[in-house]
Amino acid sequence: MHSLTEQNYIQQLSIDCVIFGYENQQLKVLISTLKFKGDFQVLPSGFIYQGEDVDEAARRILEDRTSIKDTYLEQFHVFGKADRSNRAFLDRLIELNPDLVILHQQQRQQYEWFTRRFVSIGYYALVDMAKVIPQKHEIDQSITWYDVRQLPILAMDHNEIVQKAIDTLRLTLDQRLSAFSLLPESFTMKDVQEVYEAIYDKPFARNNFQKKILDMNVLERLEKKFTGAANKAPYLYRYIK
Amino acid sequence: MHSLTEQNYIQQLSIDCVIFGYENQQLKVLISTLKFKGDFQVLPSGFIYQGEDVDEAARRILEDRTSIKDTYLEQFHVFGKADRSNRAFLDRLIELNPDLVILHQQQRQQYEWFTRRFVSIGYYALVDMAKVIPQKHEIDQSITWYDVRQLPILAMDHNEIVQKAIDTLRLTLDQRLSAFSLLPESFTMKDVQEVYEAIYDKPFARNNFQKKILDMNVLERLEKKFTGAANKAPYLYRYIK
DNA sequence: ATTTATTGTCTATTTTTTAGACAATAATAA
DNA sequence: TTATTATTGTCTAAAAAATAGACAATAAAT
Repeated sequence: MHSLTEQNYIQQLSIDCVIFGYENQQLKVLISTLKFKGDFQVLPSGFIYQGEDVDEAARRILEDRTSIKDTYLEQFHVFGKADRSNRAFLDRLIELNPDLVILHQQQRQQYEWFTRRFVSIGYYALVDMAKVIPQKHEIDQSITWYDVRQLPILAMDHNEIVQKAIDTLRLTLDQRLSAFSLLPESFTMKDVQEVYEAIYDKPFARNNFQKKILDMNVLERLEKKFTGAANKAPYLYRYIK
Repeated sequence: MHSLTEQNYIQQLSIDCVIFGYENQQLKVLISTLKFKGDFQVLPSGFIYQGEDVDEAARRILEDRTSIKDTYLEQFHVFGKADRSNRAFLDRLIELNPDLVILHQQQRQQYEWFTRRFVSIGYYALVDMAKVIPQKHEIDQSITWYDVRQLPILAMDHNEIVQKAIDTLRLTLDQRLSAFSLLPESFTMKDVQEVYEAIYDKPFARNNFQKKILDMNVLERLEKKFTGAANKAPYLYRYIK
């Protein structure tokens, strides 16, 4: 990794990613926990290289954490308050981790660079959790999936950012047909319904839900899925286009 | 105005404003024409001061050009391609205006600053054109309202930006109840319908349109408007809340 | 008083959404 | 082999919403 103080990044502009997954009827968000004393938890974030599209940068950050290349990813809001800064967060981190005392000139510069006011572009991604390969050798942070209803307190305004991402997801889900990105290649109609129920945190009527989804004309019906349960086997479906 | 090369602005981050107005059944956009040889037309743009919210900056830019303080203003998209730069635009401008030869050190620096890659945050505003007071002493640019269907070719990706703003406006108009911001304090139902027709570029059925708007429960009915026409006088309405 | 153009609103029709019902079926139990 | 059970897929009925058609009210001109 290059030095942050070099001019390879756009200054004072960052990307925060709200990476959604789905498991056990729960909508999840990927959270980074910093490996320092104190519970410092943040959204996966990063900066934009000079020669890089902002969208590319978001995709790179997503791939860095999940190994996933092609999935639903979309910009949803810019967080631009004048007091948006890592300073309070980093000062607290240094306070709880005295071994991190800043001595060297370069560390001082990094600290200054990192604690300036930042404008952040929020992106949200929808991924198939089963395809996520957490990076093995993350030095300073580890990642965990949290149920969106039980998020920990995150650094800075990251809880707000997640909330805004959920709001946007709910408003655009049907238009963008993005729910299927949370599921594996093939799935049952019940799976789709449970994804919707997790996202909107409310139940849907099965008969009408099935009609609505089929009327979208984006699902191909595959073979039946025999689960061993003592009842009619559901069909599997696949998202097309 | 401070020097651009000073650190008072966030570097490589700009705001482009799509300022919508409405007149004569036409949806209009405010365009700046630079006072140089060659037709250089751009969206009203600006930068963000270090101590300023991004939203504040957008509002400042809007007020600078229109004198309007309180009106509908909303962020809608970030334009972040790696090749987004004023360089081609500025080179062409210098080419056509040889008197602008860059000699001084400071001019050189300004040129470098201004022609770097920029990430731009798009905002759109909806204003009552009658309330707009164009700035009298604009040195290097003048503003004009254009029908959105007859926009000139704008610099950089500004035509794309306008299109994206229109798309967003159409998608969110009913939710945000923002159409009324294009009209004066009081207006007839016909005015509202014509605003909608200008925005969506399609006709609406009068009877059902009136019902839909009244069902929003955001209009107060005022006295009648006697136009002198030989027919029933329409009621005036006022947007509340 | 009659005519004209437009407005406000009502009702009928069509379409869409929601609710209710039931046959099909995969395994299990009798 | 034949009920039983739980769930799925789909149909129809009912309710709600959107669209289309109709008409009385009315402000000014004839």
